[in-house]
Amino acid sequence: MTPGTPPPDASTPPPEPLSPAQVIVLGLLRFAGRATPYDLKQGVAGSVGNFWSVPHSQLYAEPDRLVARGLADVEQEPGGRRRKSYAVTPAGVAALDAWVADPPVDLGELRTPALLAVFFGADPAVVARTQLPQHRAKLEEYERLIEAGAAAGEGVARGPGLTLRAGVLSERAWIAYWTEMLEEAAG
Amino acid sequence: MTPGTPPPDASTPPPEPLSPAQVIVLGLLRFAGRATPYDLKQGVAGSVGNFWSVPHSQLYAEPDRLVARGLADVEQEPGGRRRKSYAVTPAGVAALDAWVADPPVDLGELRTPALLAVFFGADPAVVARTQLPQHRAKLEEYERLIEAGAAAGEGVARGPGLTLRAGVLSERAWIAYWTEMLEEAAG
DNA sequence: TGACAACAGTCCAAAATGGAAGGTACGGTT
DNA sequence: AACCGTACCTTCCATTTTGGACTGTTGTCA
Repeated sequence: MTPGTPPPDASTPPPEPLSPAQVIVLGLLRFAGRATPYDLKQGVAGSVGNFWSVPHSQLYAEPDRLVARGLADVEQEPGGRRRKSYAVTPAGVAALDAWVADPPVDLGELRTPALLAVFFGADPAVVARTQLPQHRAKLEEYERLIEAGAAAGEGVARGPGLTLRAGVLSERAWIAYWTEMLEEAAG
Repeated sequence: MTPGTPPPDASTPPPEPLSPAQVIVLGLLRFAGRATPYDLKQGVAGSVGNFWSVPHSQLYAEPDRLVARGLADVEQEPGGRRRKSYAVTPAGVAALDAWVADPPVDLGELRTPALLAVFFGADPAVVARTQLPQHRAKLEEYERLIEAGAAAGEGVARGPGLTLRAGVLSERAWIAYWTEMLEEAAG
């Protein structure tokens, strides 16, 4: 064993890495300070959900798992609906920062049924005609959001705006692709 | 009720739509004529897996589900490893063609951890430096595959080659994005 | 004859998924 | 004040999906 290599085990078992869903919950909680699962649902819908959606049932389950790991804490409304709200603990902040500083390498996948259809013999022009308007609408939506963000100006986190840019570039790529497919003769 | 509208139910319960994994298995079986789950695993790895991966355990489970639905049939090797191999039935061909002709509308998601990291505050330039080489490598790989396909020429299915083009455009978009992020000042 | 790598398949615990169903608060009627 | 409808909010659950650990098989080379 080379010097500098840590001993092949020790006291602490390697802490389970955070799952993407946990990162999303932790990150949204940090933005919000304190939030209920329902708040998280709203939060996901308008922002990170554009590129990584999480079913609502998971937004109810995940916070409790984070509490169990000491990364968040709960608080129960005394009256009314007795809603539970969550906030990130210092350990949670540390875990989130560590993940964010060194995310798993994974380029992602295109994973769209339209592409599967083309792969297995669909007429590309036909598929293109339904895909194009959708992608154009998405692109416009992202561009509007970017403008709105620019107007809002300082004081807000920069991350969300930067990912919007990825959305724009990706939608443009799709539009270019399906436009090409329009030219392809039928199979 | 307007004429031409079918009665609001009848004998046949609505056939469960195919899942993407089932489409992949059916489609690959059709390309191959007859294949074992292991063959499918190899097949996925080199082609459709680039944009829609399927864990190998599913490639063992899914064919049997297709058999149960009458969309494929099994055959057992008489000796040796007694491998099971599958082939698409006429009903399977019909189901696949129907799906391919009218895939669910779903634009897909970017779903990459790197983007999540940026969203939640990572220094975009730092993330970019690990993402860029990976995407460049992927792009080169796709371009090589396209050249190889062009050399192979006629006689092969057109679908796979067309999806490769989507891969190229997508990788270029990523490269453009992360190159922009390199410019962004640190958080 | 054994060792080893590549091949092939099974199994399972732990999640994700998505929808159905169930409660609660609230504003406005009558 | 009783009622209603709607929006809000939460739980539950059956079904898949997931990835990895584990087992066994075949063929090859020393």
